[in-house]
Amino acid sequence: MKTLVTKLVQNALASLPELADAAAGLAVETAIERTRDPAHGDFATNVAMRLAKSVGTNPRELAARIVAAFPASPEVDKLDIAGPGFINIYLSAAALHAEIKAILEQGNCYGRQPAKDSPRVLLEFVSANPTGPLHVGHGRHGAYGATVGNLLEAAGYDVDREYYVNDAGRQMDILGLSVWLRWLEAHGTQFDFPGAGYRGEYIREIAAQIDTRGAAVVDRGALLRDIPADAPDGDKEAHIGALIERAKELLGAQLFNHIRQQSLESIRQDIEQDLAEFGVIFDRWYSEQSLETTGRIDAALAVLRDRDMLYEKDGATWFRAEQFGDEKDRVVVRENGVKTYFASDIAYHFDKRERGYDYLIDILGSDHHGYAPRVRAGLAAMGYDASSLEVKLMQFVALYRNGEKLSMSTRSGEFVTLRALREEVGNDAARLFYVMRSNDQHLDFDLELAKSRSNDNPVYYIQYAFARIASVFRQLAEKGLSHDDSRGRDNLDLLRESQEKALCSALGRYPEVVLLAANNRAPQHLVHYLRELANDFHSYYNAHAFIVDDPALRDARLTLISATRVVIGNGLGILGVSAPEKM
RNA sequence: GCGCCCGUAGCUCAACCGGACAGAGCAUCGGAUUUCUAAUCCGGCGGUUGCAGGUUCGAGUCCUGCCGGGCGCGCCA
Repeated sequence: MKTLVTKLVQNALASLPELADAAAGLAVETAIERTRDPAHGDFATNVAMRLAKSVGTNPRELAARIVAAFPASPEVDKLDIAGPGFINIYLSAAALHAEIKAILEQGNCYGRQPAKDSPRVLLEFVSANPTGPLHVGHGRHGAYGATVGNLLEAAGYDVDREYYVNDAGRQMDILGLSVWLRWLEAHGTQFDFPGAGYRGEYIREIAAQIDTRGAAVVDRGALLRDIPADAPDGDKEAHIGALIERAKELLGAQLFNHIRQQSLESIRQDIEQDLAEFGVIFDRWYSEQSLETTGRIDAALAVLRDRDMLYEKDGATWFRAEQFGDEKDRVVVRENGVKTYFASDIAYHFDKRERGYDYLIDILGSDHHGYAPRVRAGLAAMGYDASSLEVKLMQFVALYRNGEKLSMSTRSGEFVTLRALREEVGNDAARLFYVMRSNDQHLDFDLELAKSRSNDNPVYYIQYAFARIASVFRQLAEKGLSHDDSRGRDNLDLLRESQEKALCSALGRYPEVVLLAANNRAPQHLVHYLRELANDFHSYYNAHAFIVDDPALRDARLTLISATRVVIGNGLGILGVSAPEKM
């Protein structure tokens, strides 16, 4: 619809030679928008106001000239000049009806743009450390990322979804240690579990399941001899560091490694299954360990070195990040020879580009905001355009139970899992609830509220509209009638009620909303739209009967709600929410 | 101290590169169905868009400064 109007306005402008210069720099599609108020027609354009200054006339006068130049079109009923110089465009019934037909012809494809060859997009999201089950914060990342992925695909982009598995570093040693310690406990060794260890119940479950052949049960004395005290008497990091060394010593590096790898793989698989049940599917699970084992980190560092982007200072290797807009230079290889996490990140993003993705989107927690300039600097230093990395920051989900904010520490084990949340409120409600707010808005999630008021969740309002339409068609069949869609399409002119016009107009907005939501990575636009569309439908439902005696009117109305069903179904599909035939 | 994000109705939030009287839901008050699901609909109440300036024909939106909240500023991951 908008495309059509844009074209008409462009033609009008093109036929006015005196505007050629001024209009050259104007992207017409940005000057056209849906009106908020139906009294202002269907579309409005502010081109006259934008061009008036450079042309040297007042906006209303210019608007009059543009209106006079407007090409005659069966799609437009009338044009008005309003306010300071808006041109209001009223679409004809024929134009609205053509859209209804398009919806029914295109079905599942309605609202989808033709596939683009480029850019190839890589969308990375969740990427939670495999040290425990996902919690409700990760759920927000999953729902948002999956929905943005769907939106980008609908907008025609070729997009892959990737999960970066942080399976390297000290946290993995702590995980391996935690599992081993629980295994020892299960075999009768008594000691206080380290405060810095992973304390969740799932650690015990992993300990009971994994292959520990070759591991000997050690007693308390052998375990704790010469180990510095844990907090509060000592330093918890020193304590757990010494325990890791003790574990490697007693088990041998190979067996410790075996326990660690099994533990992380068990957790990673659990995460994958959890997300899959939530409708969040990844094309690839990319291991941080693999970056090192395949030499990609060294390769990336070599590229930087060749470009003179590295230097040595205080025994460490530094990357000249400041040259590329970062606050300061960053260490990539520590004094002790160990590469930093940042080195992996540079290599990982370098690898994304090398694999042929020309546009990268990372969805990260808002606490990672300092990370974007750093990685961009890395890309730029390696010769890639820094703007090819887009970072969307997700604000936190704060959990409340009985009005009290809950701790979300993974190590303490005091967190509510995504799985528990899904079981309480259902996948559909959770998916929709998570994306209703803008990503840069905090989300307060009150568990009691979500549970007790789950029927008030807007998801049911939208689903109910879909189910009601299905129900109408069931009723129709029970009455021994059927819907003659072709007769319905021929009689769309009979739809003259205000609710019918409102619904027609709302349906035609869908493709624009999908594009808007995709371009802004803002699924909430689609949620709000679907709620409004459902409202238009419910109002219609209450005001008029569909199954009326007059066959022509009946079929026309059924054709209209049929199109409504298609659009709601497509929209819910993008959101990953089910569209039930019955509720 | 420096940086990023946020501040809109009693509550939770919308508002499409700046556009027309700032919109929904919840709450509250009042109505609607002998008819296709009342998980619905219609209406009322509710606002100095944190504060003060500036740019503009026009500012919730852009700029500056304050106030308030969140997060980040490691040779951690």
